[in-house]
Amino acid sequence: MKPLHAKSKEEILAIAIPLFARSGYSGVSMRMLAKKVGVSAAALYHHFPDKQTLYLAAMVQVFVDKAATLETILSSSETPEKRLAQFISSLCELIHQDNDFSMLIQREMMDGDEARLQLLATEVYQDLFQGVTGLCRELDPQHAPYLLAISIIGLVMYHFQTAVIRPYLLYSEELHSDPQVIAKHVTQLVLQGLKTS
Amino acid sequence: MKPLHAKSKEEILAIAIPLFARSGYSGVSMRMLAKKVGVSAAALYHHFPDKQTLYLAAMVQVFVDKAATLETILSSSETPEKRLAQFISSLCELIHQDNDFSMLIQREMMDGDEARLQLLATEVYQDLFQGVTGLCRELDPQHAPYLLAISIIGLVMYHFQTAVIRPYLLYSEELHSDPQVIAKHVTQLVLQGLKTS
DNA sequence: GTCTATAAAGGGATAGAC
DNA sequence: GTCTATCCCTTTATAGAC
Repeated sequence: MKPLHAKSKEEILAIAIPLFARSGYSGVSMRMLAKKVGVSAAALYHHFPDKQTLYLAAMVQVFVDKAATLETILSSSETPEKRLAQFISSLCELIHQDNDFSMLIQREMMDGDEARLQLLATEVYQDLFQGVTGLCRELDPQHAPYLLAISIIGLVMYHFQTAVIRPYLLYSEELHSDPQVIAKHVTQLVLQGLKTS
Repeated sequence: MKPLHAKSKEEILAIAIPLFARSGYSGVSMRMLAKKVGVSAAALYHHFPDKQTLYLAAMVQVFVDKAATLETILSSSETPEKRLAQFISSLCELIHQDNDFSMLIQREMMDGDEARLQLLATEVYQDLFQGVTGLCRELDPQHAPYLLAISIIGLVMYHFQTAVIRPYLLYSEELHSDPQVIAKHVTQLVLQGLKTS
């Protein structure tokens, strides 16, 4: 039996994820993480051989959870237009409730070395991205599905990533941070943008 | 007279900028920067009182250069549609030639504390962002200019930010990294997206 | 499985000579 | 304006007791 104070890997990762999302790999020390978890730094090394491995495990845990929800929507039997609207809406809601997801993807694209990018791309992003690309092809094969898929994901991500600076820019209104307002705006932009390709 | 080996602040910043863009604030040490510049770490402290000040100076130098070009385009006397196309095209070209610009903005939105975000928002981003918002209002006042401005900037940024991971995702083609291909795609998406608001 | 203690390296920053 | 040398702190990671 585990002692009462034993921290499972999952508990450690659950605390590590928001820290890495907010401060990045080099912004989170093993000491700081250990303190937040409530153990000594040495205890972390019992669960993970080094910091890199712990970080990668946190990354994978975040993505497998979120990706499953989104892929289900993409493969439903609705019309392409409805699937697009549902995908955008769900992505907005998901990021709004927990933006560690988008923060970590963003950080990884900026900080990841080639090996880690390749691992994450093939293990995590690829299925979801192919789902979106496939949907774009159904919506309008003329419209460069690959470019359009990036545009859709980017539109959603960017609205949430800029949330932190919007209070300091003029014209900021509460409304613009509402996930469903953003979803509606993005969906309309994309669907109208396709109409007369 | 300056000795021959004297490094000006500008020379130091020119070397610091790509380093901060690639590795972030905590990913660049004063020792490492000094080595790249070709001086000792102590010499850097002759030019800047501390690391924070050096970083902020690098940030400002990047933005004032780029912003000027873009603001000129926004205030030209062309039709709104043409100004939009030119703005998007120039932004794509500018980021393609030197993506430290978008990398640093992105990092700042993720890492910046409140004080630094406020400083950068009011001193650097605001004029440019108001320019884009104004253009959006001319294009179609019905369409939530504020949301649309974020969408336009985000669309462009995201296509370049994802360039690093695209080689590992399927269907990747050379074409999708061409700045003018991206510009055309984004411009069309936005202009068509407005047509039947 | 966790602890304390510590090694070994690297970080920001300063002192003082030239 | 730059150097070497150094202070002092934090970091990753390990050793060994419990």
